[in-house]
Amino acid sequence: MSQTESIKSVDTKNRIFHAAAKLFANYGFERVSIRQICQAVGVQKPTLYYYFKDKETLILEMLHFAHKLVVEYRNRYIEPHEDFLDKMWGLLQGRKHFVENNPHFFRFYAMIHLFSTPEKVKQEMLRQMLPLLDDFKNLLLLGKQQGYIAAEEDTEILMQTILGILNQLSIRKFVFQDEQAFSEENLQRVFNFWKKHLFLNRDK
Amino acid sequence: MSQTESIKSVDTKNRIFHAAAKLFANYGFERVSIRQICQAVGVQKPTLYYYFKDKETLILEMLHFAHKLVVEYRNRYIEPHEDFLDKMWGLLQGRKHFVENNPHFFRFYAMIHLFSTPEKVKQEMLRQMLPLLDDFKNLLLLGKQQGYIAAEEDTEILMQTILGILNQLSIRKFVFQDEQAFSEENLQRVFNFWKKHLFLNRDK
Amino acid sequence: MSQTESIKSVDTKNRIFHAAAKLFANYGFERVSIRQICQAVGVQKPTLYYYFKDKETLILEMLHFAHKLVVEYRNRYIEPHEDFLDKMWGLLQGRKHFVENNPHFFRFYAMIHLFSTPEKVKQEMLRQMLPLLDDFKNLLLLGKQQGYIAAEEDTEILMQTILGILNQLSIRKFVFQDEQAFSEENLQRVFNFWKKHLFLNRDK
Amino acid sequence: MSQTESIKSVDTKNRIFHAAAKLFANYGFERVSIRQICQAVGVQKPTLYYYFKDKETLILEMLHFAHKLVVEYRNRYIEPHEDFLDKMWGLLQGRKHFVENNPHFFRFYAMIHLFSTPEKVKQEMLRQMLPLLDDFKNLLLLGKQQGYIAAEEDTEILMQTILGILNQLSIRKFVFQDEQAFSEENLQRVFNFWKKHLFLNRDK
DNA sequence: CATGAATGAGCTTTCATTCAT
DNA sequence: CATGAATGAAAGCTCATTCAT
Repeated sequence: MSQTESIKSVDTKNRIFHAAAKLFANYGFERVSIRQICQAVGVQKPTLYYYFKDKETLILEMLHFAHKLVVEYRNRYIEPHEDFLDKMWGLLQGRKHFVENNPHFFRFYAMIHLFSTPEKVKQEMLRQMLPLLDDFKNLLLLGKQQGYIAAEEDTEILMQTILGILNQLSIRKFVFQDEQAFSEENLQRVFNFWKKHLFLNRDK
Repeated sequence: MSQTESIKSVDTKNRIFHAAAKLFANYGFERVSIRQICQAVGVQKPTLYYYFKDKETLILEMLHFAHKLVVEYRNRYIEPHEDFLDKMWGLLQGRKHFVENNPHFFRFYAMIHLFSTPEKVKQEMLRQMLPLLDDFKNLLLLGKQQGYIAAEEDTEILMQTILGILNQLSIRKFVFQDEQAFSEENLQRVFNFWKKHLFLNRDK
Repeated sequence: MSQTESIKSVDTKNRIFHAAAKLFANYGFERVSIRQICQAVGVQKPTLYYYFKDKETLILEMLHFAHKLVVEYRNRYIEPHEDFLDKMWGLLQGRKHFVENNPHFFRFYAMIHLFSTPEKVKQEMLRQMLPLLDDFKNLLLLGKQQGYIAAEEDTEILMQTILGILNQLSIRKFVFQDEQAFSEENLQRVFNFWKKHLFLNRDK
Repeated sequence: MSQTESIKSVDTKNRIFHAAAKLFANYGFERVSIRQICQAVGVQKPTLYYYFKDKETLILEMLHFAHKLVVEYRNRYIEPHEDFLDKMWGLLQGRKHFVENNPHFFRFYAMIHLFSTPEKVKQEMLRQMLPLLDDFKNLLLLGKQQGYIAAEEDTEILMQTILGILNQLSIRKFVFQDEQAFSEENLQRVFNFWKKHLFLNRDK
């Protein structure tokens, strides 16, 4: 009760937030009206505007939320490991769990990539992406230090290759509705492929 | 004059078509109104409705057009070659030229992937994609026959890897506005990476 | 039919125009909704927007129309006369007929004076008023030339006095609903007052 | 504390009151929302409703306040004088100080004249005005008794003339933003004009 | 005395679409 | 082949107002 935001408030705001995420992920921003969101939540329009200044603000808050999730998953699935290969396996696992536990926010995130109409949103998205890419570049440098990647390797292309397949898995899941895309078995196949084709075997 | 469609008619229809493609690619379907398209073309709304039954039909016709383009590019850049590696190089070149010569239709195509709201459009898109994927699988089989791909290779993952990087290049170009994404130099780097990591060297 | 604007179009536009003027005059801009105007005319909202870009444009067009009326009345009631006193009597008559024949536009005009919310409208109004005031100053100069006004007279205050009473009559009519405000008898009393107190008698 | 209204209460109410007056004067009733008023005061909406039953009540209370001010200024600037000319000079000075010290309430008052939509407000305004006009008529009768106005003078028109110029000065100030409208020098010119043209010189 | 949360009704404006010409 | 004129439905957003606390 001494909190600045009451329980009731947080609850309603959250309900709006998640309903909007789901709808946006399914139909895109423009096809989803404020009315629809309100109906899904069971509140009236002014209530939504009480919590979110306007539609753009709602989208921006969702973007921040999604970004926090991304960072969180990275910290949980990649960060803790010491070994580069473990980190790469964590990358696959992290994406799997992110996609499975937060399908709406993932689709929302993907959508925003290809065409987020409000310019503000687009710019905010880029501002979030660039550090993540840097992060990934550092990961590959670590791979070199640990001897999993040849010193002379073209890391730029290697990065695009790895990111590309991650996105491809997501497309399989969401566009082609292939539920096996992120199955443990499939991830293992991908990982084996990487170990065989992309990374060096240190063992010997 | 004996044609069903007069020259004038074809011209107006085309102008509408390309103006719409450009607008759709830039802003998404929902953000582009019939009014905007007409303004861009310099024609009144009923004229548009004379050529296209409704907005969905316009989108569907664009989808067919884009698909025809895709097939055309494949026939020009991949089909003619005998050697698997030449075909793969053609794949890169084809994507490059498609993307550079028809940026609107490419973006349109990419957009439709992630969420094309009208269900009809989505289904039509999938109907077009599946044969293309089959096509690609056959390409990889050819690679096996010609000895560029090991018999026991996991072609499924290999395919995802290759498609993934192609998409990644497109994202670099359109999302991150990186004009070097499809430069000859970069394509060469990708191709080298493929030859080194993904395909066998038959020479020996 | 060769006209750029069809009869039908002109008619609908005019009906909207006059209905809006009447409503604005009675309730003020803000209290009158587009809905109300449309209802009064018997058309749907998009029809109104077909003719007027937005509410502000509608108001601006009304302002221009009112101004044209003002000029027209001046040309009819003041301009033709040679003698200053005749012109002054024309001033009274002109105001009377303007107010009686176009009560809506007059009230609209008066309203806009005191607080026209849209800044654009306010500025446009001032742009229209200033030349009219200049015009009136020249009229008083003519009075001096013709010997109806003493050479040393304070014409500024004289002008304010005359304009003031004209407005006062309008307030009596519209605020206090006094139908006698512009009666011929009352105008004669005002005119007599002017001749006795404000203008010189040349006769002697 | 034994008062019905505590000090704090009076303060908040006053702050709301004056903020509202200022906003109303600048933008008109309809353009000013309860939300804006509350923001200007730094208070939440229910607080406003605690002090004022509704928007109309707020306006009515402002009307009463403005009226009390008017009476107060009359009592200070006109009433005390014995001589008619002194009273007339007081009239000018009173208007000047009222307008300069309470610009919001004056504009509010002027606005309400031309169209106060809520019928209740309009009627209340008329109820207040009529006694003031009577008052003014008595003032002119006094002028007759004291010999400043000819017995046969048309006092009705004289009254309209004087009120007219007072309003005209206000229009100069508020519509044309002429800060000289109520300068001492200008008031003196007006007063001289009156003495020369409207009132008799008793001296002889 | 004050507020956080909520609402029904309404706003201006735009949408895709159609009909008569 | 093209258009001027019109529309029903819906968009995003704001209004004055209230209730429980």
